[in-house]
Amino acid sequence: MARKFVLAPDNQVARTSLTINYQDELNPQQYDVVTSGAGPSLVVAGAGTGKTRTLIFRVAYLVETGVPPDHILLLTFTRRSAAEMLNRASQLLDGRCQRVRGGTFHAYALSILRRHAPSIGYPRNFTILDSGDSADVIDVLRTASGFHKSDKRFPRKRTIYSIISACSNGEQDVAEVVADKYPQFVDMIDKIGILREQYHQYKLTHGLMDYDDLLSKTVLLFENNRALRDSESARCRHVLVDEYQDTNRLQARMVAHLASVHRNVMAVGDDAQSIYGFRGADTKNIFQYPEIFEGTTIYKLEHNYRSTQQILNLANTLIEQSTVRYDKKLFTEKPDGELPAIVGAADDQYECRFVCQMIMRLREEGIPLHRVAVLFRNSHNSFGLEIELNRRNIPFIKFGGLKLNEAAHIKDVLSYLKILENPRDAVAWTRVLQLLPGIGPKTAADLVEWISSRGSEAFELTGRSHSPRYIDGLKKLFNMLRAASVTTISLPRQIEMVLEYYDPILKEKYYEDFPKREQDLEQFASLTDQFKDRESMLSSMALDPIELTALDADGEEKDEQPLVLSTIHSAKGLEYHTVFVIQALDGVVPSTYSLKEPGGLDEELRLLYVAVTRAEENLFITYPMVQYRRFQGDYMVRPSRYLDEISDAILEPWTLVETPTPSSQKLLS
DNA sequence: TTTCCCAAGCTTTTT
DNA sequence: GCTTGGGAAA
Repeated sequence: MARKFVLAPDNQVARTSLTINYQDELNPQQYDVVTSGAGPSLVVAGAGTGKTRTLIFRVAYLVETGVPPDHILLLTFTRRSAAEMLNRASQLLDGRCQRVRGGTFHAYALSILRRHAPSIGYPRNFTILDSGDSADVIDVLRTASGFHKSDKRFPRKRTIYSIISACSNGEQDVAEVVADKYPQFVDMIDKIGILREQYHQYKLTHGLMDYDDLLSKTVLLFENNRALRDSESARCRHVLVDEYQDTNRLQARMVAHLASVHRNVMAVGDDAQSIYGFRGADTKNIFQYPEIFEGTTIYKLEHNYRSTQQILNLANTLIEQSTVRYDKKLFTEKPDGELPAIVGAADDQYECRFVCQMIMRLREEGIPLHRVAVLFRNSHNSFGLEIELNRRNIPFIKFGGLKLNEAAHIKDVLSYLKILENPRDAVAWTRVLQLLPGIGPKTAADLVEWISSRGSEAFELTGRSHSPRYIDGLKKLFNMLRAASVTTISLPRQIEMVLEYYDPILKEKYYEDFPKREQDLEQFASLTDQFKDRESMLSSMALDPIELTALDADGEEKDEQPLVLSTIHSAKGLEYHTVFVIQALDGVVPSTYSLKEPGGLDEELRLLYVAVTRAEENLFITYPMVQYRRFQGDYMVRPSRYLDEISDAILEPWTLVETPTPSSQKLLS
């Protein structure tokens, strides 16, 4: 019979020599978490309860008590938060935490796959598809299969891709997902299923992985090869997972595998802040955690240090409207502050003016711009405000929304680089070939098949005849690729060669606005300096896309840190002195799309909860009362339904009044 | 087979 | 307002 030997913690020895006085730095609940022993634990931490701080101290504590930094793995939701946490932990212990491994699930999975991909039939230099690329593959397959012709209405490529993606993330089959979320396509389940198979096959033969593959192939790798799994698990003696409420089933499985040897997992999360359901996040994960990890110690952090009681009252009242129960009531000992305000503006213009003027007033009162955030549901909700901010020369940075590498011209350039990295990358080839005159989808498909059927001489034109219609273009393309693929050429030089080649194509294709796009490309080229090689640049572009609008903010005068504009999703985990939630309209939060989704209304409510709990001192929720829509003219809109029942004592209504002008005063007197 | 033009349809949040 | 799809000309 197998036996267990229980090791006593070794901490006692080290405790005397700790450089940080944990007891002074943390409250008792946090202290328990930070100094907890081995084995699985779950920390249920409400908004603003020092979750990040606790994790950072936990890392420091582990390092101080003798865990080698590179045996700690910190999985976070975004690269931004991973970097910030590791940085803060390093500061605590003057640099000793630097070698802690950290990143997103996807980034960590990638690092494993780069080493072990061959054992599941993938090349080591596989390329990563973003969702646009994935949809393009689907498009090629759909056209080839002729499905779009036979049926009256076949789903669009993006829809098909999201069905396939939902299958992987939720570990479901096509029939389940379609029945659940796309009942209008039940007739086509078989065909979508076939496409799904073809899509997987296509990726395999061309060395491509999409975002979901990074997770699912890693799990597959672990399940096929227990020895490998155990050695990976042994490489991280402590696994810490942030934002656990937003993990999906695959990610939960991955965590379980990583903990298989030592069972030292600490998951931190807040079920009331789960806002990634659309990506397969499953709140059930957090509840099932104690079942998956037998003997889990559960900790709760409830003491909020971020917000005033007035803001927490609103947050608590909001979340009570949920049909799901959350048994947390946030409290604080912070001195009282102002009541949160609900500001009804006459229209979008008035709303923008109010936000701008209030920001200026706060700045005069000494609140720096970067401590103020404007949050919104959809990235386009801030367009009007952005114009107004520009007009007033208020610097801002925007998170969420369009990414630099989603722009067509950047995707073009990246495709050349992807081909250099992985000459089997059919997606990149398809894109690049179609940029040549005389080559459309059909010829491109033929050529791609020919190219990928050959081995190493991918950049040679020999062995096949080519139509004079496009032979010149093809020659130029292959010459450039051959020249740039010489291994001694540096990455910046490669990019230069690609851009030089691409410039005439850009001018031809985007003759109306190529100067703007040329600028983007220049910016792109300058950003790539920081990467050590082509592979890391391409991976990084895929996993951590550059925010287009984050760059637009005047880079010239950096004397003042800019105001933050952000989608609520991108603001997760962050905090600001003052928060504006703009466009708090019914149909925006909750979004009209959410009405159809099961559990959609609850999720949107949590979204508003997340937005509200970002605020430390001041909170303004604003909305216009009238909006203009094409063909309909002005029409009335109403504020978010979640705000309907909230009393004036919790959320104070403000009205905007115009300064009386001299002429109107005359009228009065 | 490519490319151009017009009509239709849809439109969120992110790794 | 933009992308996507279909149809027709080159």
